[in-house]
Amino acid sequence: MLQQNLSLTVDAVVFGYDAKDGLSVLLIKRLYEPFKGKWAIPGGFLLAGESLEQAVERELKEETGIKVNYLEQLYTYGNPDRDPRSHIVTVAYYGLIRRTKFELYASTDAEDAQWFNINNLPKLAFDHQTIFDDALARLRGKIAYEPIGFELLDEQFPLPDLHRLYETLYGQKIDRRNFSKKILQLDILEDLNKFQAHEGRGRPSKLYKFNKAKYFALKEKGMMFEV
Amino acid sequence: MLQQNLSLTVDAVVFGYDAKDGLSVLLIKRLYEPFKGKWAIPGGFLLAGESLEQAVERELKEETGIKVNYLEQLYTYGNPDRDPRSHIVTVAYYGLIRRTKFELYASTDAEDAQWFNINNLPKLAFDHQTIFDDALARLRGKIAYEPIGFELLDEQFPLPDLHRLYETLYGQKIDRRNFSKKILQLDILEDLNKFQAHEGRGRPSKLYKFNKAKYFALKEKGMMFEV
DNA sequence: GCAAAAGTGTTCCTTTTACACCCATGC
DNA sequence: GCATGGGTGTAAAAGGAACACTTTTGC
Repeated sequence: MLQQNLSLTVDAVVFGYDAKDGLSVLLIKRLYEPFKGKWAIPGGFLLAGESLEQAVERELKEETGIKVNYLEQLYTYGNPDRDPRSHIVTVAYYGLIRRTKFELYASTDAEDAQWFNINNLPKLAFDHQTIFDDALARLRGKIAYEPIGFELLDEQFPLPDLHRLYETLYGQKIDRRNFSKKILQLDILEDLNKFQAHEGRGRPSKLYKFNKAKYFALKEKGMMFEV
Repeated sequence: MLQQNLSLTVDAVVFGYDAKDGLSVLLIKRLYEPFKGKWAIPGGFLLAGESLEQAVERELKEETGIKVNYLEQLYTYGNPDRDPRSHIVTVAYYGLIRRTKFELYASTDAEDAQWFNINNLPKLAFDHQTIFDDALARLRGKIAYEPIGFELLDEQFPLPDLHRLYETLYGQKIDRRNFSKKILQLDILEDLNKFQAHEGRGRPSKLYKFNKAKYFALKEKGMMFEV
């Protein structure tokens, strides 16, 4: 085995969504060199005997205290000079989380952990800007044919929230009425017959819940989710 | 850095297509333990200072003598017990090649190298069956919205060949007339005003060539390739 | 009552699907 | 001439886009 000085890390681009803040990413301020004091995507070295997903979840816990509710492998970056220390290959993941559910805390391995709106990121360490760009592109593409958007919203959510999420992700207006027609006719949302507590003017919106079982049943039958 | 005993390999699922043999995969017979004498996907250890793609291309050259004309990263498999030797993480790729273009030869690192029809694979070493399944699923999905199918055909090809390729990949009949309409109206094929040398009965088919420049121009304008 | 936000329905147009006919070759 | 495979067109059906009206709330 001729390989030398090779290390393997995992990194995770974690997206969070919030009705007022829009789509955000979780970043940490690095506590150690290289790029000490710079913002970066959370991540760290894979331990022996640990699966990649375990490593991601462990690092997220250690560095930010959160637990994502969706996690998917994104891409593996292996350019020999992407890390100034040595040849370090990283397996990048992206995750989704309900922002309302967790409080951030910066812990042992990071000076600080914070949400940043995706349109207002600081300069990132390593090749993390590339990783972020890839993650966002993947999320945009994936949300059109897999119902992962729900993972960013509260368990009970009004349709307009989902609508706003899609408009944010696509960066363009989507007709409100066509959107709800399309979503509702998929028959994967459960009408909770409840209304959202008023938070402004206008008619209160109905609350829905994503019905996972129904979705998988339809998927088995070959029905496609498509927004 | 607490990691220990971690190694990194690359593997490649190489697809080849042939009008009579259908869709095939390139496998090698392993020369060394573990799984000595068993069939496996070509691959091997990443060398220090080498990019992942370089490693894949080097291994393919060494083990089978071929050079793919399309290569894309598939997924990284990191389950700690996927290799009996130790914790070995592998970055898998899939590649496409024009079978008519290369002659296989088994070289230093493999006892034998051979094409296998995708419906008739031998039992594979390691978790290579999973990797193959994932690669096939990815190819099926990708061919619908990226014109990578051309990479499997001769540079000059008749439409019926492309049609057969899509039918093979989707595993179902596609209306011949609707298919050519859809492809031709994308305006990415160049009509060569030549006809295929006869190879049976029936009217000879026109030869076309994929026009990469035209495709990228359309893509820039936001036009989507969709079959 | 008015503005703002949400729910529902209808029409038009584009795209997809299904299907029929003609053409060029080998035997 | 007939069977085989390839090229082209057209009509019906489905899906998506555009758009209007009504309902419920806060002020």
